[in-house]
Amino acid sequence: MRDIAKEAGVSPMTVSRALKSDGSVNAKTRQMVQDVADKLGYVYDTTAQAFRAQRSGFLALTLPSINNANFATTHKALTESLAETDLQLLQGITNYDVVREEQMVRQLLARRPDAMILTGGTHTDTTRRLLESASIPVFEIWDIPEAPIGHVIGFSNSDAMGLIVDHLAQSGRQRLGFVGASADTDARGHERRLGTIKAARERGLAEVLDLQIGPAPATMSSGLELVMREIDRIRGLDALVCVSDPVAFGAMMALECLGLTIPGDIAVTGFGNFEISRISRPSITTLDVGAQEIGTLTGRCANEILSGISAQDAVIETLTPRLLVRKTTG
Amino acid sequence: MRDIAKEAGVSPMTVSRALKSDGSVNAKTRQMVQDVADKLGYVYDTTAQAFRAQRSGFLALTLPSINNANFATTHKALTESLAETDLQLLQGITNYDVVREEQMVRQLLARRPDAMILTGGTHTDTTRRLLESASIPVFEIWDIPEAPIGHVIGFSNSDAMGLIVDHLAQSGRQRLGFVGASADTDARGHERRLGTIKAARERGLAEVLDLQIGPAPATMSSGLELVMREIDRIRGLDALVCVSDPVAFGAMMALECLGLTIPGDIAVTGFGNFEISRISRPSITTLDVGAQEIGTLTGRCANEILSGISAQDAVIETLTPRLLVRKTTG
DNA sequence: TTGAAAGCGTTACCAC
DNA sequence: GTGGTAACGCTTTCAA
Repeated sequence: MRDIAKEAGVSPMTVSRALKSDGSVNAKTRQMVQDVADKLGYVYDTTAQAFRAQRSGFLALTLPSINNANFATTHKALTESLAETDLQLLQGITNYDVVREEQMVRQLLARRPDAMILTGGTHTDTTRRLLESASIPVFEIWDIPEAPIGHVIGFSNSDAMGLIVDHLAQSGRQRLGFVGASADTDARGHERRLGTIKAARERGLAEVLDLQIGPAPATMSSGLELVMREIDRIRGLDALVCVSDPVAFGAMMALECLGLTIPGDIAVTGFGNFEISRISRPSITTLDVGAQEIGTLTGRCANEILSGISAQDAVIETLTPRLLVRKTTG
Repeated sequence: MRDIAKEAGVSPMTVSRALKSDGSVNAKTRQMVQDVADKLGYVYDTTAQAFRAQRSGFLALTLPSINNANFATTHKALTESLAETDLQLLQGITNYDVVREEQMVRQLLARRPDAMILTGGTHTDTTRRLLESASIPVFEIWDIPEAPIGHVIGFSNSDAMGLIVDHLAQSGRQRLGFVGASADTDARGHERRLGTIKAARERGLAEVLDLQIGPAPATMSSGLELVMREIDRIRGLDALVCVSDPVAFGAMMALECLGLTIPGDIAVTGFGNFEISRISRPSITTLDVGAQEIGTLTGRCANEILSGISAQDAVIETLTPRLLVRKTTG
């Protein structure tokens, strides 16, 4: 800025104001300063700005995985809803691990973000303490935590499964199996498992067969391998409820390979409305949970709170998943 | 730090050194300072550190899309190879758009990253200028640019297609079609198109039918819709070369839906070794380009250069894609 | 509308 | 081993 000021024959202060479109600076002066800045290839130093203003402009975000179309959609929507603001996403990947999440939160907080967005509502005690003492707005998304830290924008993973079980029961399915990652590695997936078991009980179906595919993430391969391994127990079922669409697709490939027809011999359901569920043949009955809406709402909400437009009151947005009936359930 | 110094009865300088494990500070003093810091709930300010040291600890990364298993793999490998360092990824999504890339580069540079990693080798002039004047190491990955800015870790998208065309020619295929996004929205995809056309010519096959699916990203849906729309021209082909595995899968679903058998009536190939290519039935012949290796190498290389272990000399790593022959090509 | 001064939290450098 | 001083690039505050 000093250089620009010298070149333009004004004070550094005027340069600062000109580049900020401060209003209190002559239009001609501003244009001149702009031109000089461009000529010198000046790039504004956010580091200094963050330091001075004690405001980094960072929105910290933790995601379990980046290689997941659902989280990617939320990420994208979040980025887009932030495009017109001066907020920038700073993200950490937790690999579905609360200890790793704690490390990421620590690392992210060191950058002094203006707010923190956590995917999921399950955290270590230390994580909660760290966030508390950071005194910044905290958002938990993709979940409805029992003890929210701050704001919540999500849906009940457990209740959502009621929609699926209802639909299966109505189409005459009686003996359900649930396919998902091991309980301790995927809190949201485990909620779905519990929700399925609960709903099946309430509707008087047979006890749900619990089929665990090992640690998260649950992938197409893990769905496929599980079916190959557990085919004997699976033959006794008439519906396979999967924790996500990729798992459902993998399971379906294995079932067909083993000679079972879908939905004739067995129904299959997914979760998340991934592209594969619409494109595959047969297309997969699934749940759209509004991954995009979560991102958009969170971005808007964070921006409003940080810019003082809306109050700090804890926002609790509960979204309602939508059942998409397709070919795998007849 | 001032507060800690006062409380501990030492100078701020000693506090700084004690917290840094500087070596030049008495072990007892350090312990005492540590205790006081913990008691006061002190959190180190990376913002100030970055400002003072003119070294942010950020590694800036641009990606065309986050919702792409290939780029996600590179991202993950990069993150992991950085885990033991004090470098942190800061990323921007370009949506396959060089103008958007320019905006992202500007935004990222404002954070004063220690190095910049660009996916792809096609940029606006302004982007090149910005990077030049930033005087930080620049990496271009996933491509072999004609005029590299700095370091390169990638492969020739054009040459890679030679492997596919060779394989198709050897299996007796003569009339190829190429399915990809429009030329101006996906530089890497366009390289693949040109590579296919060139290889087909060299091997004396019929002229390649160019089938464009609109702007990137190329998805399962776009592959499916293209086949539905262009089925009349496609019936004259005996192989469909697709710009990526998801496109190939979408195309395959449409072809089967229209009564064509794969690979009997027509062969289909993908690109990228996405999970779907291994799991789908029939499994898809594809190319593994070492997405993970690109990430690992880039992370290691960046860390070595930034920590002064290796020289600044421009690194050019050319990886060799690997052909994976599966069921869609007979 | 513009300018001068002070300071944000940290550390490099130089004294002791 | 420890302390003092200055400086990083910017903006808030006050004065002109």
